[in-house]
Amino acid sequence: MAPLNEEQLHQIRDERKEQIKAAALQVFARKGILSAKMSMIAETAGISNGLLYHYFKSKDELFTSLVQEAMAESEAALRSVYDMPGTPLERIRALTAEILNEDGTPYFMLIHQAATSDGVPEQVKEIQQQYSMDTYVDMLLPLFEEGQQAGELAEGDPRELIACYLSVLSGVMVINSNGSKVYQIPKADMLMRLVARK
Amino acid sequence: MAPLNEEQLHQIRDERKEQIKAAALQVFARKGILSAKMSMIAETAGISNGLLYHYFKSKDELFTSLVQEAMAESEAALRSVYDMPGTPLERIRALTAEILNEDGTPYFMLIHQAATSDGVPEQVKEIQQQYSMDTYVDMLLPLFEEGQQAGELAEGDPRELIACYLSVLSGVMVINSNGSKVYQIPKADMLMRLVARK
Amino acid sequence: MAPLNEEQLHQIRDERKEQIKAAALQVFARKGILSAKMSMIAETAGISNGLLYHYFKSKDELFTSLVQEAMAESEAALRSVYDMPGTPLERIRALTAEILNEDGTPYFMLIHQAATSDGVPEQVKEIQQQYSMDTYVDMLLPLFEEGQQAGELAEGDPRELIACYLSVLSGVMVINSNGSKVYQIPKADMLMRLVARK
Amino acid sequence: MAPLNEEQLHQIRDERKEQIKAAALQVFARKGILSAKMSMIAETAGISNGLLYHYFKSKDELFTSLVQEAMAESEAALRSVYDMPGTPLERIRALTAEILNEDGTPYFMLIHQAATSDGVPEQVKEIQQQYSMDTYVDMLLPLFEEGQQAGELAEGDPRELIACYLSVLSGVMVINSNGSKVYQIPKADMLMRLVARK
DNA sequence: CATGAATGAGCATTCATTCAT
DNA sequence: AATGAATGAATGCTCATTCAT
Repeated sequence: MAPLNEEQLHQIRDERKEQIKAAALQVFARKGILSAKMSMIAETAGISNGLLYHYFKSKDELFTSLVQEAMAESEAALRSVYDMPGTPLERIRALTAEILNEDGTPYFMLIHQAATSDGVPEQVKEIQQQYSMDTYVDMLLPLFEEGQQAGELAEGDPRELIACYLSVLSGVMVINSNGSKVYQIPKADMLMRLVARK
Repeated sequence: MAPLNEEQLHQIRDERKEQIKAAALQVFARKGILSAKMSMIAETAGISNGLLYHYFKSKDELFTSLVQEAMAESEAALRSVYDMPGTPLERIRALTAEILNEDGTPYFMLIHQAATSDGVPEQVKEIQQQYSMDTYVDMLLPLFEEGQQAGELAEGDPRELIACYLSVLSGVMVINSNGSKVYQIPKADMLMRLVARK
Repeated sequence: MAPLNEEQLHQIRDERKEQIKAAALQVFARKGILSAKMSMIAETAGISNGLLYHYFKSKDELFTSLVQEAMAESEAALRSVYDMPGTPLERIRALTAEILNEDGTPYFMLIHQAATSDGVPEQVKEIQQQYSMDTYVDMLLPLFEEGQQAGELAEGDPRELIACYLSVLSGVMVINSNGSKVYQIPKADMLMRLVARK
Repeated sequence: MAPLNEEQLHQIRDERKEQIKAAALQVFARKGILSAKMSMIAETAGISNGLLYHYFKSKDELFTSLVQEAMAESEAALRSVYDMPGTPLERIRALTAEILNEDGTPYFMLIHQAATSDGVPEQVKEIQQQYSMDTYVDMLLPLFEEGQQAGELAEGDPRELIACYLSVLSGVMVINSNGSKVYQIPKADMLMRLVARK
């Protein structure tokens, strides 16, 4: 009966969803949820306004689903540090460089938008409590402790050190995410001075 | 009642303007130009909606005038480093601490909003070209060169060092400006590691 | 596998049409033409959205065709009073009870919707002029006159009596059609007081 | 300071609110909450779309406030029967005639719309539980009991009699409210047969 | 100078209808 | 015949701006 088999339909749906998500990520990251216009997302995705609503019930749902993905993605990025070779400092440098270069910039920016803009859906606020800064700090704690014991990293409260490192990294990502050429993105080596033993 | 003379009228006008600017700075810095509502600014200033338009022709003009002020203000803040006592490194630390603590945060945030948000008036974009990052780099160049010669500051291209320092500082200001408790504001001492000689 | 012959196809087509009409009647009667959504009708009929348009050119056409059927149906219902046994009053009571109980309620409701809602197609308005209240009055006139002559029915202008009886009956159908439990449906015996001789 | 004194402003606000309510009552009563368009209400009231929202936060709030008023109004109308002269039957006839003639028709229709349409705000549903049919039955109970004791009214459960009377009355109001000339509004005397002793 | 009522353009969302498969 | 993806026009609501007082 069905003119397209299930598999084909499923594939179309998935492709469209990804296409929309990619467009929405771009727009949301740059503009925040309030300034981002659904029409802009539709245009970026190359589809009609109405079709957005076949795939996502609302702007809020679309935003929320992206934030969830971004959170998971950023967690995975940090976690990947444990699969890298080298000493703790080398691995932190590699992680830093990866984050700075990576095309994951929009994800960082989205998370920032979600944390600081108005008009953020309730559900996103709940997600944010799950993925607080502490979560990320905990994740990096073993690595930093190892680095301190090896004498590679600066001394002091490791949690504070990590929180500071992450804040600076986030800040750098954020101010560079809009493509404004006002700021200059620091090199990973320079940021290492923040955490390396003098 | 006795009619007010011109001078008195002028003074009232100036006071009102400052009152409005203070309110607008607060609101713009927190929300960005698009999310900030004129009604919110009026309410914060304790005046009526309509009165805003006696003093500023439009939202854009109000925003632009604030950005101009913020630019001048931030320039003055940087310039003040030359009036401070101590070695270059000590003076940079003092400047950093001042910026991080100071209530000038809204000005920084405004500049960031102006640099990265949508809906920014053309005139603001022109101002931004005047006050590019280079302007600030030039301003701090003598101090950093002195610090490098004294062996207090890290070696390498001083312009790059300054640009990196300013970017990190801006990033930290930005992510903390919305009062979101997600991030942790680093202490000045920690940021000094970025620029101090190891 | 064997291709269906024309007759079979025709039969399938007719069955589908009936299926759709049944679903549409339900939805239109409950919601009115504007609130009824084509998607709701499709879902109720258990078919896809698009298939509706193979059988009915538009929402308006579907609605119109239903109204036509409802008109004919209600006319037949009234006409059936002449096939009933008993005195005029007994027959009117039987007719009343039948209408109140019958599942023909949706048809009545549809006629009401057509008569009173917005967004009703032009063609429906034309049909309504054919089947005005007068049509129904004419239809019942012989029966009521017989009842008056037999001394069973209230005296006075029989046309007015019938019109009043039909209006009350319609009103009762309408307020009870949405399943709202706010109103109470009167029993046939009670309504008989309207027309019976005291 | 204020260019218009409080009283004048208050008066303007009140007039506008009444103007809007009158327009909205007309439109809501005729179309129901979903089909009624805010633009239609604005046009009927002779004001701009936006101004509606100075006076009522939303379509729902406007609708709700009207329903509340309608409920109170209808209650008062029924209650007024106790201030009338004459025997119970005479008073019921007077009440009936008043309701049928009165321009309160839109109020009845609005209550009907609220009871039977889709898209009715939650708050309205709560109000409806306060003002159920039972409320009205209770209100008329003493009068009907008195009428039954005086032998003027039909015998039987007085609550059922009242509920039936109110349902018929409501039905008649509803089918006549749209100005469709299909139905004929019965005279009060005819409706009295429903409740009068034979 | 000061107020707040009034306007209208802009955006999120819904839904009848079309069309490729 | 049948599906459901795709379109776009219509509508509720917000907000910068104007204007009568």
